[in-house]
Amino acid sequence: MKSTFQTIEGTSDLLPGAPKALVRTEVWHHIERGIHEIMRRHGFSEIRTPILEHTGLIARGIGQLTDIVSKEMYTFERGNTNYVLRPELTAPIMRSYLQHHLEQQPGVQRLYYLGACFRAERPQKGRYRQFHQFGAEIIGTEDPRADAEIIAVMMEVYRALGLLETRLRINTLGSAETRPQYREALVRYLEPHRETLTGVSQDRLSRNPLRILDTKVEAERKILKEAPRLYAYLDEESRRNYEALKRVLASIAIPYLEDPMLVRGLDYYTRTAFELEHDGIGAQSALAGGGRYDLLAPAIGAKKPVPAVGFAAGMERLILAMEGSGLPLPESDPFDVWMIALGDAAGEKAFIFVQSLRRAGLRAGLELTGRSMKAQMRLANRAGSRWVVILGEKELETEQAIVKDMVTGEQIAVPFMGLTQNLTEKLK
RNA sequence: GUGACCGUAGCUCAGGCGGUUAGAGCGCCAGGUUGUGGCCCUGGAGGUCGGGGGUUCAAGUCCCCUCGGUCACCCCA
Repeated sequence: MKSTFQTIEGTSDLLPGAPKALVRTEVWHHIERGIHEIMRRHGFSEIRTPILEHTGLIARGIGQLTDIVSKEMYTFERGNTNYVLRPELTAPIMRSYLQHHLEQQPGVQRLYYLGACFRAERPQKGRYRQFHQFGAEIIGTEDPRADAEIIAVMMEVYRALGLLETRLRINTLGSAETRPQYREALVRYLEPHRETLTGVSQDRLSRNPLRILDTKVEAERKILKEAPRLYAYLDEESRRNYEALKRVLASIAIPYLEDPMLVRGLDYYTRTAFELEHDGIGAQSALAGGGRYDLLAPAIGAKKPVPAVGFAAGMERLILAMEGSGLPLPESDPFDVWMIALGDAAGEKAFIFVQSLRRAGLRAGLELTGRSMKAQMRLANRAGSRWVVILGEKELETEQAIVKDMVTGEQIAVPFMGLTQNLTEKLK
């Protein structure tokens, strides 16, 4: 170890040309481009919110009892304010929606985002302390088509990037009115089994019993087989909504699996909940998740519920999944032209040409350390440049540069005057 | 927060039960071609063997501590 400082545990530098796809800048550009394109096509507009938020927004929005709030937040105090590095973006976006009265804008709001989030967990494959999410929200309608639309954009992003082996699981959590009834029934059923449950589940039994449903412990799953189903407690509207969602998904050919045990970790979800899964991201299986969260707005201070539905997806997990599926990922950003100069006078002239090429829109490069021609050629080759322009004393005299095709090896003399145009045309 | 495993050149890794100048491949630099890349050949630079302590005549190798990483649990993106 030479440097005294290095990246903080669970964070990483992205480097151009890095051997690992997960931290290669070019790969990030690739998926970011895909996300922007699909979102744009679906009529979503990008929203950017600060990385720093009031701790209270997250605590009240996501829920005190969630793992995120109870043990995974990076918070700090300064003056009288308690700050948090955002652990997710849905609450901040709802905050922004309310703060800027976006309900006054025409129609429903379709917003998408892309950005860094922070959670103070022990890092492992597919889970990091600084990680990146992208996602989308439709705010302002209860229509189940909005739920379907959210699922559709989400699926489209993965499809556009070539990731096809995914599983969509959906469920409904019922309304704010009926959920307590089910919750009670579930507790009543589980209470006699209390001794068989794990410590965590026992704790949840009193605090957040629905979460027990998605347990992985075999003994608990067995008990749950006979447990009352949420579906039996649904109110008429939730049931209708759920049926409509399934109908719409089918109508646009999005396959899904119904999973009555699917419960999401954040408190703000009502009705629709869904998760997109993929194998081979280490022990993690969730690529993305989301659902309807009409109660988030009142939880963070709005006078009444604001109907909203959205998804959040992990960018690291997306890359890991793409890599695992053997999808081609960009390795480097090749140059169009590489300029080679021999001698000081040629060096200065070359610099002028390079700038001219760049202004004309080409990706043009040159070495600044005055190395041998062989060395410069090697660099041109490494840069993946299709064309090389050679400028030496002879060329300065004749005012003609040598243009070399790195694929065929052919080279021709081109007058200085027409150099930029010549190369621009070649690269069309 | 808990557990397991791993730290030897820029990267990936060799270094039988401790023994003398710590190696390879790739990468980097230079030369072979006095102005021409990719292939090939030759040479070179680059290592407090993560750090500290201990055992020993002798430690990269054994023991302890510590730091860092990876993976897993919990949970989630």
